[in-house]
Amino acid sequence: MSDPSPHILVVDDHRDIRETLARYLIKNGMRATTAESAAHARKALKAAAIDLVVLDIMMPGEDGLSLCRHLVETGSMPVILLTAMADDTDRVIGLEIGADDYVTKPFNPRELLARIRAVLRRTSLAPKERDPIDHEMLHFDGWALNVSRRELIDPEGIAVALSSGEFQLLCAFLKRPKLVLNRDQLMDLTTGRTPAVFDRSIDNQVSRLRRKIEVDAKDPKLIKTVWGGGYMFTADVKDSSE
Amino acid sequence: MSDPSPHILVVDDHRDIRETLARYLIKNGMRATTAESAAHARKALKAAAIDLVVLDIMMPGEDGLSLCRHLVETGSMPVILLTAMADDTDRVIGLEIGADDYVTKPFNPRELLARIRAVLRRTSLAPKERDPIDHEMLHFDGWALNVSRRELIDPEGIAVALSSGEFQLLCAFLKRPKLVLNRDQLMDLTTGRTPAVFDRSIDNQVSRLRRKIEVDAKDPKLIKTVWGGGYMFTADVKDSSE
DNA sequence: GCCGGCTGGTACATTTTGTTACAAATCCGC
DNA sequence: GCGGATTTGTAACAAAATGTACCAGCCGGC
Repeated sequence: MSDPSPHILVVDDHRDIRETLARYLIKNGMRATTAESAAHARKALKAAAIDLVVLDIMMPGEDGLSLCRHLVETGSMPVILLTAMADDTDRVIGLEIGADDYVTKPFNPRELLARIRAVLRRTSLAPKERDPIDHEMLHFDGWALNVSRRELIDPEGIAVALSSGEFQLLCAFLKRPKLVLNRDQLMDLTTGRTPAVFDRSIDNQVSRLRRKIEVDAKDPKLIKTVWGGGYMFTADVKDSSE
Repeated sequence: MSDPSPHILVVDDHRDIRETLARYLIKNGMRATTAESAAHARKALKAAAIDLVVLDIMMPGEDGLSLCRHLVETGSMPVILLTAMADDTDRVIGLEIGADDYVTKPFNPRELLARIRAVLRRTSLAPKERDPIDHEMLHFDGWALNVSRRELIDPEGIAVALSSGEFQLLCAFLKRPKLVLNRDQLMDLTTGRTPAVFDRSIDNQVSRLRRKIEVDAKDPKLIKTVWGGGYMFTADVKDSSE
């Protein structure tokens, strides 16, 4: 799948589980790092390029759940929960928080491996909003957006000034082309706010952005309106990290 | 959230499981359709806008696994497997095929619901439409519909503006040519709503669409009325990618 | 403070969709 | 074929959603 072998972080306070599992993963072509607590896990996450976290939610000290929540909220780190309990509600809670999967102990290593592969397969297809720190360039219909410089170049090569709101909106569209995004999602992706009941600010931003990138704002070709659904960016987007 | 409520297809040869589950899903704000076999499931997938399939892999006749494989391979339909066996290998196989998740029977409905929501959450914001369906172009009788750009081109090469509703209706027809679709199905495929008792909105949309694509709206050649049955798109549709 | 750009709220025009009403078409039993 | 019941076509209207001009508040730079 991904170019190098995937790097898994195993977080569990039981040493034997940690190490057995790590060995098994390595034997099956993955890289593995272990951590015995949520605190150690945070350090490991800082220090290495982890692709996926296998996390025991029942741990002393900082609860695994809160680490899980943090990982899920901050972004694109897939998480598989380990839970000692066969209790349904516990598992449901994990899923509801947003873990990508969970496995109950005692688990079959082969099954866990399959789940890891499944989650990696899913998330490797996901948009790479990992680190926009690189020189990410997004091209569409002759235009080019330099994400790190926040600079938009029109088909004739002339830079077009974007306000930060317009930039974020365009980014949100370019990372999810050909997908209908409703106003709540767009609001979340651009400002992070939760929209008011009759919030028209997204409509306004769309209108302003259209005026800048559409040939004819009255007959938009790039940002289409989906009546009752939201908006959709229809052009092909090529991602070149040059 | 998603525009209307998500529509789940439940495939299981045990009637009680099917119906209980369907009722539970409906009670929790989803729409549900049931199928008792893989063959029925294929029909339902044609006829309705399904967002996710819950599938029992152990079924007589065509194996659930082969349907699952088909769904996963062809693209954008998330699948959750039901498996009667507590047998690990069986579950691993399901995941390895590429199902998005699985649940072992007997299952807790609340857990399945949480998993359905989790999978939908993941896939609804997934990148673009998966790979191959990218430049989907549908040709009929000289016309061309670019699905990803939501653009209709008439036989002379001139773009014809379609409203969202007209576009969705045309899509529904073009993906199911030569098939009689009743008003309920069309409503589901276009808006996802469940129609009111004397709902004439589909008739109106058909009328509006005919005015745009038929040579003579009084004597429609493309969208035929099936008296007492619904409508049918009669032209040949060629699906060309790009 | 002053200025200028950005942003969201408001208001109103416009577009799209759903509902109603009625005419036309179709079906059915005779 | 005829008459009535049912279904469909569509014009006309009503309701809902969207487009956008305008304005006021905010924030940063000076």
